[in-house]
Amino acid sequence: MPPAKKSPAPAAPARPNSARRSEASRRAILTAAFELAGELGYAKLSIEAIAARAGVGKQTIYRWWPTKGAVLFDAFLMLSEGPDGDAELPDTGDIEADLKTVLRATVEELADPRIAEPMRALSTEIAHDPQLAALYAERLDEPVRELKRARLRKAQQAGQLAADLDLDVAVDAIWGPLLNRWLLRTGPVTTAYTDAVVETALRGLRAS
Amino acid sequence: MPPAKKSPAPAAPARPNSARRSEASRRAILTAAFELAGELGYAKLSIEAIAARAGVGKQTIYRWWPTKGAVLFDAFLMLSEGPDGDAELPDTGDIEADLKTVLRATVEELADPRIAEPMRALSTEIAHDPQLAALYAERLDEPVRELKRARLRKAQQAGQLAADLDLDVAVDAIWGPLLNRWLLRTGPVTTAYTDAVVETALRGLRAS
Amino acid sequence: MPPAKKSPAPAAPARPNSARRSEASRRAILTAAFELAGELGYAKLSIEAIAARAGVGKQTIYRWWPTKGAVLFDAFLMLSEGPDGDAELPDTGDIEADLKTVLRATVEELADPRIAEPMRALSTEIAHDPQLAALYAERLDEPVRELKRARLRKAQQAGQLAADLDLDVAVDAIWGPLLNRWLLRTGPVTTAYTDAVVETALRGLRAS
Amino acid sequence: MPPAKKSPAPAAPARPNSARRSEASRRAILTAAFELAGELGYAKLSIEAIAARAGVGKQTIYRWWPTKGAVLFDAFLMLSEGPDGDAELPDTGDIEADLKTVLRATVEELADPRIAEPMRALSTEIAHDPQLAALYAERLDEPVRELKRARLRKAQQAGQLAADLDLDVAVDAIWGPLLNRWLLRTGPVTTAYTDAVVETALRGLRAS
DNA sequence: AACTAATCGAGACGGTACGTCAGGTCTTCTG
DNA sequence: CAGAAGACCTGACGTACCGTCTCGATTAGTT
Repeated sequence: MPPAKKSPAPAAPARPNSARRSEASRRAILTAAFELAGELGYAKLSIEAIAARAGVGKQTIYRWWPTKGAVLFDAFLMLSEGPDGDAELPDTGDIEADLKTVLRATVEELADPRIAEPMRALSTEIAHDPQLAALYAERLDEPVRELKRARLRKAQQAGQLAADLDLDVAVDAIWGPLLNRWLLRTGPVTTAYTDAVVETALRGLRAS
Repeated sequence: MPPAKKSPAPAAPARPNSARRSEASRRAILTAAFELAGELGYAKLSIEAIAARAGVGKQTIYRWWPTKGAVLFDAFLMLSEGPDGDAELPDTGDIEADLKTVLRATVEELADPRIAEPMRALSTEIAHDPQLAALYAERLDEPVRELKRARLRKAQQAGQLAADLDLDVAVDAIWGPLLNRWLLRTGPVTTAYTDAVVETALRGLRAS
Repeated sequence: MPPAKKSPAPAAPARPNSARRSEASRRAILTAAFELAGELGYAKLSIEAIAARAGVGKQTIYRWWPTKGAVLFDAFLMLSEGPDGDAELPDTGDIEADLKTVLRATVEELADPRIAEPMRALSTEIAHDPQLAALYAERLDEPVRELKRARLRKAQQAGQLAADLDLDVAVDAIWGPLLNRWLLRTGPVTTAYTDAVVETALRGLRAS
Repeated sequence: MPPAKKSPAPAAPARPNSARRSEASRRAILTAAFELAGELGYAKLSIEAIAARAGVGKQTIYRWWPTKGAVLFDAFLMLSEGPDGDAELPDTGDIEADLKTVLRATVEELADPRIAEPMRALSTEIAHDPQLAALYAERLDEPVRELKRARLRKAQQAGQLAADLDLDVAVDAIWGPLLNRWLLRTGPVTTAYTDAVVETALRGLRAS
């Protein structure tokens, strides 16, 4: 297996990224944006507040990001690039248990407003900005989705999942119900619920 | 004493609803709100614009609705109360075919910006306003969800679905993936996709 | 010719002046503008500062005045309409003494920054805005100029001034040197200077 | 004794003026400043615009001039040092005719926005900046004023003007009314007006 | 001829103010 | 007397410049 550990640079380019750009300001802005989204909620998240919290001129934000959503997006990107490396979903050999574990962790995250509120804010922006949505799909959703697919693929190869399963559909079958319930608040987001979702998705609705 | 003919159905009061209230203004406001959400998108949907389009003073909106989201909510409520009665989901006896039919219809609706944009707008407001979310869950989601449950229940009683199935989880398993994909734009919303979702949900992920 | 004593109302119209307009805000704005011009000087006179000092929204200023200069102009107008009535220049019968008296009073005013600074500010705006200049000429300069002409006319009728004198030119001959020296600071503005100006203007440069 | 041929005239140093300084940039800046003042008017005259027009970095301006007014001042200084040498006011022996000639030329200059607008801009800066005013008085006004005094002195010596005349007051009596009327736009600036001013100033206001 | 230090064009930075838009409250006038 | 009209204060928007501060790249004048 080739070494190729880590990828030399392309980690965070995305934007023109002039050599003159202040990395300190960039991090301060992204951190402030994430924090404020968590503290004030989406409604009161303003560029002015981000600039003030970050100790930065407004123009410095407008110079590098086209919209408030793009800032938030980069904030998530920055966080997601911290402790990743090549993380993997747990694999104990029991796909049902593993999926339950992962979803339970997600439920816990969503219970923390400091994480959930920024996620709601970003989700909202995505819902209304197709361009941002494309970026999101490519840079945030896809990497995570690949991890999910990978775990399912292993179960599939172990003969635990149907051989002809469309893994993208399978991922949606597991995570879609949870995310939809969480975002639209159509019901409580509990581990009992996610356990039921996993069981139901694996077994299918039909009478056996 | 007059028979009080007007409102036998407390379906839509919710708010004080003074006798003096102008029904014409109310309808104009709700119609304007829905149209503007469809035309301008969520970003440019302002109370001022709604008031202007409806030919109404701003105060008339603030008098009767607490937030922009509440207006939008009532606009959906008004629409949903038009041709409802006690509609039902189709029942040909083939639960898989029926679910595919229903989801295909949804896909079509979501392709129409005049419907999809207001829905995105409302979804956004719900995502950020728990109170509105509760209203939504009770007054808009629940009635529709009951129709869905009813259809699934019939299939269950016909022995097509598992006897111990949690129907709420089942509803989420069918509609959750679609709504999540649509709202977050993590992939194209097509009938091919919804067909696959229905098949997968019914059959389950496991190898048979 | 009927008495027509002065025009019944036009005290402060000038602008559309809706009936809804808040007189309190108007006065607060004009007062704040005048004071700030005196305290901070022209450079730091900003609409934002005026609004803040007046306890008023910026929009309330922009709603009623097109430019900063127009605010300043109205501030002067307000002041000039306070204690005027039909003031007159002093008339002791000695035109030279009277003119010296008047100019000495002007010198004193110009020595007070609270008066001189706003005047410099207004002068600047006038110098760069022909429209404002026209307003100034008509509503602020002309009334005062008429007082000056009136005094000179009396002296003329008393045979103290040349019968064929162009009174407008005469006014400029008296007040022009002073104002020019003051505004462009080409020399100290003292009563000795104004006395000399009056003497020279009356006597003429020529050898007798 | 060394030749020291370089600077016999300390006419224009004023500033440190390092040997390293780029003369090309200096001229480009002053020219751009003057042109922009004429084209855009005072309001839109910004250091950024000057730098852009001159093809120069902003710092190059800030390095050598303390304020925008100082740049404008030097621009005038540069122009005034071109075709001067030891110019003189015309002397035909007829002081009245000569003064009228000079003022008519001034009227013409003031009619050209490319000259008048920068002058208004500079005048404005002077009005609000005592330091700049002192420079102006010394380096731009005084040399011209000396020419004026010189012409009047000759007339005085020829017995045409009063022997005890204060020449500075006399200069103000001739030029003050014109400049004041021009800057504050209290009336049209015409040759008819300047002729009248000259006649009135020479003859005096008094009845003969 | 190589060094070196000031100056140059460029432009990012933290800020202030601009003039506009909308939010939500309050007041006035009209049907 | 409810409702349209809209003025009001507030606060955020996105832009223009401010004056300061790096960045390499010239470009003198030493060495």
